[in-house]
Amino acid sequence: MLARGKGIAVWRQVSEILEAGMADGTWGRGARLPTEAELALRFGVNRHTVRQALRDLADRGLVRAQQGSGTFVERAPLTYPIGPRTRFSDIVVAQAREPSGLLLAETAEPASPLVAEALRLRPGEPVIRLETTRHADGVPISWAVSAFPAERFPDMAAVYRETGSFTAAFRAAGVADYVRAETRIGARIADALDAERLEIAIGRPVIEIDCVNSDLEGRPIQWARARFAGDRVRVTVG
Amino acid sequence: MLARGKGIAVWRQVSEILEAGMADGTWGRGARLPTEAELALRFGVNRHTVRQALRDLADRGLVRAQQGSGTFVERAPLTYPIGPRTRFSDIVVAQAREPSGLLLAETAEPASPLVAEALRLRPGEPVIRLETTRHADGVPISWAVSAFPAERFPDMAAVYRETGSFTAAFRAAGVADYVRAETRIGARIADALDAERLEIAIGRPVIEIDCVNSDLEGRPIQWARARFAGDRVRVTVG
DNA sequence: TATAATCGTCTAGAACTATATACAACTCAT
DNA sequence: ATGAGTTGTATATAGTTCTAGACGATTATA
Repeated sequence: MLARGKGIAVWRQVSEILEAGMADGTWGRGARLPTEAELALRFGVNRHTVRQALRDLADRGLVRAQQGSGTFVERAPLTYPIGPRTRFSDIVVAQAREPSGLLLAETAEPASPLVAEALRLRPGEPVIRLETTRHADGVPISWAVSAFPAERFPDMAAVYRETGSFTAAFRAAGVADYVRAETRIGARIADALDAERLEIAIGRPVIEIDCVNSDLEGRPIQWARARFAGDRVRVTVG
Repeated sequence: MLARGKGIAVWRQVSEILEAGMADGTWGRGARLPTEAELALRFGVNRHTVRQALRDLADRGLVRAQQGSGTFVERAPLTYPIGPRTRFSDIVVAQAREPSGLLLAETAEPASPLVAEALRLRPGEPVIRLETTRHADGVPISWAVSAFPAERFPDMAAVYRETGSFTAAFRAAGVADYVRAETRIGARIADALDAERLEIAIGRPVIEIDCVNSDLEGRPIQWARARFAGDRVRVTVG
């Protein structure tokens, strides 16, 4: 059950198993985990080791221990459904968590062949490029690079800087609604940049999602490549 | 770059970073890795720690060290492209590796609502259910549960037992070609069953892929849920 | 052949992880 | 109020990991 000698501390493995139990619904928000003594017996480890694992979970805000009472689930990993209208803030709020984000970088630059194709532009046409991160309750969930046709959305960066919302920025540019035209999902291993932006260890699993959003006339308005912390998110399709 | 105090040994992190470098093409098969001294300098660790990482890679068959010469890539993680025709054996052979697999279990049983829907059957209609694992060069890559309409493929288990190939089994049942009708990709954490079948530690990343294959008339012929060892596979879409 | 480069092995000490035992402090049920 | 259950803290020991330094063995190059 627990691997030893493989370079992953036993406490870490216990911590991850418990976290998986929260993600798969075994223990929902507010649920009481088994006692330390019980977990120690189950995992066949010393109670101190279990405490270390629980401490890790507590440090990450996933559980809260109450002396004499037990350890309770504060929040489970985020379920991130991909559908026609995928709106980060709505998803996070719907799970009683507070969304926030950061604009890391903004440039106006010529579209690369990949971006040009996705946005149905000629390579070299100007696009607005934004790098952003997304948090739930202050915990990094994803970071992304997005590209927008510069001609149609010249103020994208300014509005996003102000509002922190793509939906708001699109609305300000006259796009009242938009839908997901295309999604590609892959599994990656966190590199140094992921590690920094998502506050995870290099080598941890990362879900990479490439997508194109279109307005209701079918014109592409956004290409994005997002990388999610695989330990913090469960992606569902449909 | 390297996280300390997070329960993942430094050597393990170095090992995983090097493995990622092999996966993303930085070092292809046969390529010579940087020297131990160089890697120690780069990672800011003791050479002994680097040696531990390389030892791990060698133990897993990914590299081969030659004294006085260097350390060379034996093989990189498997790149697993998902497309209209996704055939495990072809993918593995194309990467100069030897595919193999095991039939773990076979039953004829009534279709669950999920399977029935995917195969356009009524719940309770009989399906052939197979549990299989897939290996490359003897290393477990994935395990899967598949379901087939029993009426159309009554001999699926027997033929698969003989040939170890779904493609061959379909052909024997008169389906000369089939395509991927639907794919759902998620990231999971390895549970006890994954750990056993994939020979990985519980808690390691697992890529879960639910799919439906159809014949060329669009009739669903197979539902499958596969779980890939995230450390051994890179999934690409398209 | 000699030299430089590189992996392999060895010894030693410090830091981290895991186990064991015990007691304190708090919560909850009776 | 009392007792049982549970988390919190402390001390000690053993095992593992990481660092450091040195030398041996093999390979590659001039």
